[in-house]
Amino acid sequence: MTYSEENYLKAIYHLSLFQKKGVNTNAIAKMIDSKASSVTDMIKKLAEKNLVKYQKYQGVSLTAEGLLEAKMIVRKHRLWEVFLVEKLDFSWDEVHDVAEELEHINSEKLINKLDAFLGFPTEDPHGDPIPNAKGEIKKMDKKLLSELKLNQKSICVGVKDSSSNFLKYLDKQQIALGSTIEIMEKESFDASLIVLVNGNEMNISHKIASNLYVKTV
Amino acid sequence: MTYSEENYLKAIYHLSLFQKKGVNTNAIAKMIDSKASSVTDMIKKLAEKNLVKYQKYQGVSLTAEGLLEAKMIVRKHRLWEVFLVEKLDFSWDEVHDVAEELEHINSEKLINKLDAFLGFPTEDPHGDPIPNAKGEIKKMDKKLLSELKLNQKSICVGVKDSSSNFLKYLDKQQIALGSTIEIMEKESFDASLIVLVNGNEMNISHKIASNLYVKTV
DNA sequence: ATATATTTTTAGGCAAATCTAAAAATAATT
DNA sequence: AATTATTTTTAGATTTGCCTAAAAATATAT
Repeated sequence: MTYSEENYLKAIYHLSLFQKKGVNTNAIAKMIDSKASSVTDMIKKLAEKNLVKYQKYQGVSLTAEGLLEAKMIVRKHRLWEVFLVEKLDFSWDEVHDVAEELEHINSEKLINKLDAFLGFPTEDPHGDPIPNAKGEIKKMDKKLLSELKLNQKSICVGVKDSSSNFLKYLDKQQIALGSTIEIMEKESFDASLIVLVNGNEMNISHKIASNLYVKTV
Repeated sequence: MTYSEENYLKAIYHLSLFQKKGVNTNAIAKMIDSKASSVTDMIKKLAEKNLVKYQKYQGVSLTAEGLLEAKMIVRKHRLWEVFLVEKLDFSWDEVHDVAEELEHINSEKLINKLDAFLGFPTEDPHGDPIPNAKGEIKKMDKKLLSELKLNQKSICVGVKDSSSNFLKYLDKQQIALGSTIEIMEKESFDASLIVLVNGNEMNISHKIASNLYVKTV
């Protein structure tokens, strides 16, 4: 598989997690940062290789084979992210671009040895699950902080938006994976929250709250 | 720089270590496993980017800029090899192909952090020198085992041929980097040697002896 | 239900990296 | 020095992945 094919599979995979129907050509184009016509071309190629199911004008979905391939790319991406953070002291906002390259390195032996070296982690530095060697994903029940009720106590377990910008904001506010978050007040006007983060009171906008995953305790 | 451009620079670099004149088009083609006409095309591209100096029919040589780029690729290749062997338990005959992919990952931060993580090694698992971040290479005085005189004592410090085949042969004979090698006899008929490797007597063909680097003690 | 807007596909092209086959330059031989 | 052999370059194609612009299909709105 080429670099480009892998990126398409990954994009389709990520999009299909939200959209239960076929994934739109345009959505893929936006994610890959290319044009709809290019997407159509590539989709045909992937369909011929039996990696996606494709009906003209009806969007695409991954075949079992395509799904496994996509998961393996995600697996590699997230394992490399763990490596960068745990072993090479990268911060969680610096790992994405490098992992985008590393995910295409093609060696089962490498990735399984790396997995073992890291102690078979189940989550990446942003709290996203890491598929195991069989493609199985341990699904965890997390919800958005914005969905919590008043006075609910929770622990931060992930981020929905993992852009460098957002992650740096969290660093500044000293919100990290594992932080305890308790909702003290909800402002109905703008849906902002007053919360205790590790015991410290702070104000959190709705936009922030709807990009933070927590598990209730 | 593209993947392909990097591979050409690396090939020219390796060939120029032996050939002091311009590097031949055909030699590059053989190393890259492509055709002379393809090489000519690429050389023109590299010359326009000021990475090589090129005169029609006279071969190519690296510019200062091209040389540094080439060394950085070699640096990455060899650091990854160290990582694979030291951290992921690869054997020295398994690392080459994976390192060929990893060497193209493009992040200065990554490679310098990796370097530090590995303890700033100066040699790869085959005894080849690792350029530092500035491109400097610690040159060591090693010679081929085949060049040694009778009764000379030495330590194995590297291999000239690092093909999997040869490395596996060395494993089988229990010859490794660091092994002591003393020449007991030289057979003039076929230039084979009788040597003591870590005290054990064995017979070594000329072909083997001329692919093993040693330093005398 | 028809008209309008949006999405998707097709058609035709372009750039990168490769190839084959032929031509040109250089090297080797008699 | 002239001929032959080898190496290198050019010319013209091919493949992959992408593009723009136009056409076709689907979705939305009046």
